[in-house]
Amino acid sequence: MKAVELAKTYDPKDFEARIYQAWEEGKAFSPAAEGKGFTIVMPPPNVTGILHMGHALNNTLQDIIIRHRRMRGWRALWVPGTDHAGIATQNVVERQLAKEGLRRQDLGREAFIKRTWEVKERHHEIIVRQLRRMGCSCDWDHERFTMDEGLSKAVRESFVTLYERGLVYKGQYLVNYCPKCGTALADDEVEYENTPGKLYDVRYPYADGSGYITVATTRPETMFGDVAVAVNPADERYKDIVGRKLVLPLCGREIPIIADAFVSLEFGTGMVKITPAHDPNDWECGRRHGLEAINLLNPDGTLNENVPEKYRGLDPVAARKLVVEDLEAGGYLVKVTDHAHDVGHCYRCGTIVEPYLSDQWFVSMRGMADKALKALQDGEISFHPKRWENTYMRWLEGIRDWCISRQLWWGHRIPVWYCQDCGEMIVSRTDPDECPKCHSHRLEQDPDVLDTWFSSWLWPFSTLGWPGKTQDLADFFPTQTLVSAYDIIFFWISRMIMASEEFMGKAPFKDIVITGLVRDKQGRKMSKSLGNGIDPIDVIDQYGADAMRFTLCYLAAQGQDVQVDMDSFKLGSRFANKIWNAVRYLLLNMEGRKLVSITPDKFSAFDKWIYSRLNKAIATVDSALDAYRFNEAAQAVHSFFWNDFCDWYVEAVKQRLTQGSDDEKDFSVSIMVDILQKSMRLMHPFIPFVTEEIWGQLPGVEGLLATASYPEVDPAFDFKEDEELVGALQEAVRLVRATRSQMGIANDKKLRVVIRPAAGYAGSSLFEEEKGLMASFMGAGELTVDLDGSIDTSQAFPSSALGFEVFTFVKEAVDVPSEIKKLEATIAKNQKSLEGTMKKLSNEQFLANAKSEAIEKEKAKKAEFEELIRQAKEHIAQLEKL
RNA sequence: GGAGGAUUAGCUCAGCGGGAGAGCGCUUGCCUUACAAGCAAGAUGUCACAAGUUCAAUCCUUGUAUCCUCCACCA
Repeated sequence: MKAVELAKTYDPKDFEARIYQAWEEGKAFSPAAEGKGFTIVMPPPNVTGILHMGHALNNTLQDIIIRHRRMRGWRALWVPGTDHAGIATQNVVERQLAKEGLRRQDLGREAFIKRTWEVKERHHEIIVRQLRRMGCSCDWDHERFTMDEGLSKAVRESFVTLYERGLVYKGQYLVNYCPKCGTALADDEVEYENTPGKLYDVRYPYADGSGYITVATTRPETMFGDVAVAVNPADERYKDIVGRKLVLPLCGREIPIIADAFVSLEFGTGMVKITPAHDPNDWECGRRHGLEAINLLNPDGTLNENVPEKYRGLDPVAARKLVVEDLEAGGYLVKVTDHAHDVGHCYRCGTIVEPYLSDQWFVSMRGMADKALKALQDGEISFHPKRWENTYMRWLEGIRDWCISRQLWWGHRIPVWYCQDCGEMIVSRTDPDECPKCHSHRLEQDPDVLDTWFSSWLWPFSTLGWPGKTQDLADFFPTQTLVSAYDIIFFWISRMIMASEEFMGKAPFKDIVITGLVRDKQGRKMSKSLGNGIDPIDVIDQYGADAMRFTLCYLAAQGQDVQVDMDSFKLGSRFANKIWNAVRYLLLNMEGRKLVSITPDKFSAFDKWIYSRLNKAIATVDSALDAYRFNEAAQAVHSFFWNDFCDWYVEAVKQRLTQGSDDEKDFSVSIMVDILQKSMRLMHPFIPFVTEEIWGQLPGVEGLLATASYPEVDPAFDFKEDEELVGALQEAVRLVRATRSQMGIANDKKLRVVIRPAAGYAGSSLFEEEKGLMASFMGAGELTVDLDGSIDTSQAFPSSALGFEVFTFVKEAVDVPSEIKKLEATIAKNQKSLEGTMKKLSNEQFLANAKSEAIEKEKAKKAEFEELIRQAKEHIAQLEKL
């Protein structure tokens, strides 16, 4: 066999792009023709921007899951796609237009939408390129967009079906309204921010001129919409005035005083002006009392014809200033106090949200929420980590109807038409061209579009062809695992479950994996405005996709936020480099070798040891990944490959490779190849590029690693006893190395070492067998295993382990007093441990209550401490003789 | 106001009812022909504080403190 030269330095840029292309050309990510289906749908990124570190984390974890399953023989499908992100995308385009001095109305609906599609295409290109660079093994043949033809059909089907079931209705309602975006927002699209403001105490005179009362308000400009003043019925102060009439200052309208329990006794004056059209609480209160709601706002957020003329056309902030001036001038303003309170802002553009009375479409949620709750209670779905189940339940229990209409142009237009002649409303799966009632052709479609989440809540089945009865649905639905950050549990996850229960009769997935957020090293959320974000592409450019993926996975402890900076990714980078070089070493030794069959009867202790360790690593990875404990899996492969394989096994093999016979060399190389190719398979889900690149260079392998089988625990290669004994051997090596290091003995100075096992110690023969290897590890010129205690070690420096003692002949270098001091410290430490153990063992309660293993363990510890103390004492005596 | 999370080595974080861990950083010695992005040997901790449960608490319970999220919201 010839040597294969791997590039001397690991540089991911040399191969990552080429490898991804090979995967695509090899159809590596298409689901296998057979096997049990395993599906993940990717949370579709918005087409407004580029992917950030949170996406990198998310998609890395999904990719690890799907690659792991694919290699274990599942029929794995990962569905990618993007979301049209109604408000966000429309805002991007409107901002562009604003730079040109245009508004969307200047273009008209059709041209505006066309332009938005162009933006979508551009961002889409960037996003899919980024996903490819991260190594995401999604099936691009299954890629979907929330506004493509199939998904639009699904949206329409779901709307009309819900309408037919009486679950969609149109109603006048007080909604959150963003004047800038010009659209209603769902409750959870409003972000509250504590904002300094003022509380104004304002006098409202009695209609009969007999004085006045004082109300407190933060928004005096809404007083023109007041229809009452409310007090708490239990408020002794105001018992007698309920029912009396007041006159509104500045406009002269009469309003009554009513009693309602929602009014707080403590806050302000205990009197609240009721403005149903501009405050959610007042809206509820107004409904309870059958009061009119007077809308004061135009759709653009300015005041309308329901206010006195001088205030019309002003925005609320300007109007407030003027109203306050006028109140003061009229002697109505009692006092102004500073008052910080939470003000709602649009989650997309940050504008202050106004409660706004308008016609909107709603979905009744109660029934669906109950089904979604039941799905959790029945164990149909589960969250990882589990604590999110509470969050999910509490939200569903308190759910309110969902406002789904948005006054935007970019999105799924509501499938409702109005007959211009007879006023008939038509809700239809297909575009109607005639009124069913009056046969008029003058039909106009509802101008509004649907909330973005109204398409994404169908994502797990709409992407598989619903409402059609497709083979994909049969093969891949329901999906298994959903990976998402916690910030969209309400927006998206809960709604997907409700939609799926409603339309498919079952939950859309089984496991919901909630990841943490990626933060900077100060713990701040990465955001554009702070400029503290790290671009995944920068990380990939600098360290490679493998490095980024491995680092994120290593840090992703169940749902905890991860804090990273650019340097954090050195962890993964160094690991990839280590792998690269380990393989290079093997390939450099392939020259002239031939692969032979690997038979355990020819194994050395180290061979057995490394196979046992490999088995353990495989078992750990499988169980950790199945439980979504990503960091545990990453740590397992890291320590197996680096500490076990590179630090010990390869070092051990070097002996045979330089000194062994041809047969021994062939055998060693064959095992190395075997371990390496299994390691590549084991590690591939985590670091797919470098393992695939190496796979292509390893002898005796075929095809792509991405579609190779995952290694399995092999009981025939499990050697528990040898594994333990090699552990003791390593301990002996460490003792000598420590002695050498502590005493400042140069590495090239060969030492004489004697190992003296305790009588009957199980590792004695191993020490004898591996004398040469141990001597090399220790830098020993002469290593003797003293089985009968006959060797004179009185001139040697002693150290002890459980079961054996190691004597190093370093007389000339020993600093006797300080070594004795160390040994005394060792004795003191062990003495203390022994006391603790003795205390336990003499405690009758402990003996009576503790598990028998715990007692056995404690007894073993006692023996251990005693032995170590005995040895140390002996060693002090010995040192004193030196 | 409600809920959740965090508090472990200088930093970022694992872990766990019975002897405190990793990576990075730091110290010391090594260019040992795979890797100096490396090898070897080290140092560093009242596991936030207090009480309780337990034979046994860093781990479970309760409370306290500090920090961070989310939800709700009083004009």
